[in-house]
Amino acid sequence: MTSERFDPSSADPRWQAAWDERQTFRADDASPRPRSYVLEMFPYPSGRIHIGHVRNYTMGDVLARYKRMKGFEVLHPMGWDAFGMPAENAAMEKGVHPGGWTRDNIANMKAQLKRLGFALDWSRELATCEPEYYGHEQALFLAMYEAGLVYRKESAVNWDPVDMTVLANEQVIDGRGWRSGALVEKRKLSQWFLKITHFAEDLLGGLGELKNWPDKVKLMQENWIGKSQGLQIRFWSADRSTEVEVFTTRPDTIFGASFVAIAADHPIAQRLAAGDPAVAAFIEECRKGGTTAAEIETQEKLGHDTGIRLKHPFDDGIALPLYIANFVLMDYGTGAVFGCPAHDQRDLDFARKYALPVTRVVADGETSAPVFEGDEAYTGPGALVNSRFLDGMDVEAAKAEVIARAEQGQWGRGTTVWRLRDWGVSRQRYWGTPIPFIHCDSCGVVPVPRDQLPVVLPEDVDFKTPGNPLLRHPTWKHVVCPSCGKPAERETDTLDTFADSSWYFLRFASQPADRPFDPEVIARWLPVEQYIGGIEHAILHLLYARFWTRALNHIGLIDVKEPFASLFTQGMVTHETYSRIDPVNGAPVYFGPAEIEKRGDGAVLISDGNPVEVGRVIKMSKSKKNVVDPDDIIAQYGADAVRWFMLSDSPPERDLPWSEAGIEGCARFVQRLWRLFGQYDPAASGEDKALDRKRDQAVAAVAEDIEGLGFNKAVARIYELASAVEKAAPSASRSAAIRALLLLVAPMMPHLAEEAWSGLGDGLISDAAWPSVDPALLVEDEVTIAIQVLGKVRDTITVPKGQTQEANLAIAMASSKVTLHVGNVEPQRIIYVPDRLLNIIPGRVMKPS
RNA sequence: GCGGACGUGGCGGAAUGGUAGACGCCGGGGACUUAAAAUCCCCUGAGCUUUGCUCGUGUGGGUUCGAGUCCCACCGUCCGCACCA
Repeated sequence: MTSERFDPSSADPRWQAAWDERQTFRADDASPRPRSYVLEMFPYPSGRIHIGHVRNYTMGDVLARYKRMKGFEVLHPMGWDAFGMPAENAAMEKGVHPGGWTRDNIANMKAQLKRLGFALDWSRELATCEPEYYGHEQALFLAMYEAGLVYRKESAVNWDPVDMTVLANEQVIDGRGWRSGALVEKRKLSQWFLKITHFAEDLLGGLGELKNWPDKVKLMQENWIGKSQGLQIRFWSADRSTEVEVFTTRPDTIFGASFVAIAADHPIAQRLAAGDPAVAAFIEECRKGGTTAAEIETQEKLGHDTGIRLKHPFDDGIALPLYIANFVLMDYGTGAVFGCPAHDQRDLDFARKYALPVTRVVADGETSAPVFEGDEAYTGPGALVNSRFLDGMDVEAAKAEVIARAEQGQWGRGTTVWRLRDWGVSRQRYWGTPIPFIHCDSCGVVPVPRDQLPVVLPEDVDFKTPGNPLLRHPTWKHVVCPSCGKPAERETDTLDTFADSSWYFLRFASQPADRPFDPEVIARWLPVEQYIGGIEHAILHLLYARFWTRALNHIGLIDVKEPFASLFTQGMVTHETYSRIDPVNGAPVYFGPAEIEKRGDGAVLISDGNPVEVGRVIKMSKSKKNVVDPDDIIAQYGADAVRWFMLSDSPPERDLPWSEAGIEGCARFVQRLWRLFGQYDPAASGEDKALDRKRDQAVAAVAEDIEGLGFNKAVARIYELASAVEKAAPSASRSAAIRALLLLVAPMMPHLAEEAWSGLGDGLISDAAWPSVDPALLVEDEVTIAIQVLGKVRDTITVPKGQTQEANLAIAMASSKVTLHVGNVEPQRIIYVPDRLLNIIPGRVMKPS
């Protein structure tokens, strides 16, 4: 080793080229080795990778490289979630073609990822916007259609009349289109749906088996699926002219019912509105209610008495008023509820406002009086009261009893209601997977025959005129019906891009040209052993991917049901903000890290030397200017320092605050290791037992930390070993420790490791094996024992491991620090934790002072 | 409102109920140097009457020989959901 300093600008590209040339990280489908599929969520090709990608992919990379060293055949692929609106927006704003824009971005980002030295199998790279990918997606969509998992129905969309386009909810701001500013209309369109609800029970139940998923994510999915069991029950008016179907999860409280309420959109409310202007006015009022979180929270419960009276199912003598109420949702359950105010907060608020009776039917342990006092509903457990044949039963038994009687009387049935809706996948957009169907006046909706796939997006489109280019393309949509041969039209909707990301992990594992994947190869790689990505995908992406996997399993295309055995959600990269308040409009003006200089506690703007406010550490965002560009920092510090920073300090699931000082520390450590590796001397002799022990302990601990994704802990262990090696005198042990240290950092700092390895090892370190450990060395032969008196540490002693309690006590009692506190009293009790701690409890004899 | 996570030095954070603060950053002191950078060494939770003692893991209680860790109550921060019957 000749050079004094490690030079990333020359070493990084050299080793990246070497890995490329040798195809070091190419995964072999036929390998006899045990397999490991490590996957990070693939990026949207926005044009630049951001620091969050760097953190995400560095974690996956360390795991992938480590697994390789442990002898696994590792599949670690990368690709592009390449369809979506930003490409269309760019087309409209800059006049570029979405495809060209996307492919340029991919080229840029791929180069950026290469500069980080990730151990990726680029031979499996895919982009969802290419027919080689989405054509197979069309085939899978048709397979689902044949299996009855795809259907069409009318559904409302946000329609922007100026841009002539459908808007996603987040593109509607205060009721207006985000781009045009036009008032958004609700339009009913016939749209495609995937029957995710068919798997609701299974998707929910499957969560229980996902042992290596964060509880938080499982809980979010559980709430999203939203299973509730209860009773669907019919109420009639005395003359049977009105029938209301109600869903409740509390059938036990039926005798506490004091009203029935329906949603403003309920058919009965609509019918009444036609003949009653007061009802119509009230419904209009409900519609006006805000939709933001704050508005809903503060919204008052409003109701309109229809005048209709419904009979209580167990007592014709009880008449319940039928209200239209603003807090009842049409799209959940049946759009109608019965109100039991004593045991439901919303119902209680409503009942107090309209002076309806409030009857207690569940005793709260203090009282069972029929008249319910106060403004807080009781929702806890208890015995039923004031409920005739239910009296004395607990809540669960009463529920079952009411359901049984309802089913017997044929006016209700036990039922399960889900929050989960079927997945509307139609997007009235150009830049997405064309939905492979043809509309024929004679034959209806006809699937495109398999031999005509892929349905390829036309490239000759422009975005100068508003609306979906597929609709106005001169030739694309005109086809002949595959069934009758008459002129027909293509479906012009494209698939939600979540569909693209719902099976990409399968295509990575196996990508034959003539079909989506080879099930036999899928079976070898799947499930993904470790999936890593952002928490923002906790619900939609992960639920849709679980659904597609199940759907394909259901059809018989694959054996696997759960795609991701382990899931890890990493934290964000954050940074301080620097700002000043604009004296004119009072709004903060932000400055980037490059524009300021840190001085002591504060910071000043370089251009004028005056202080700026150092704000909270928050997620990096362009608007706050607290961003760092991966290319800049790689150029400045080298890929290994950047990677090391991504792994250091913060636990990977928590946010990582970026700091200049931190990355500089990492860059210094890279050089420190370089100098240390330069001291490797294969000819050195002599044994250093203590260093051997530290080495193997570090190897074992780092392995354990990496396997548990505790990268910050692994980093700390490596620092410790490096310090110990630096302090040690030359010996064969020291050389062995340097060699081991090099292997330990190889997954984290691969360029430095290759460069150093080329001076002392054979071949590439990327192909080297993880160092083995001597189990005997992991065990200490000396231990330091804490000596406590009454639970307080007074001294420590270092003794041979496994020494008896008596021997240790004798040594402890020889210490003046101990005897001072024990005094002249016989120990009343000794607590001994072998090799760790000795706690002396003195007798209760009071010492003369 | 409901649900969840978190709270430890100046900062990021370690810590199977058993020596709190590993490791890193910042800061201080020193060595080397004409000088600087780089590098190396030492110190670095607070307080005190400093051979040592006391306090200290958001607050207040509890269990225990012993609590950052377990239990109860509260405070704060962040995240998710949102009138889901």
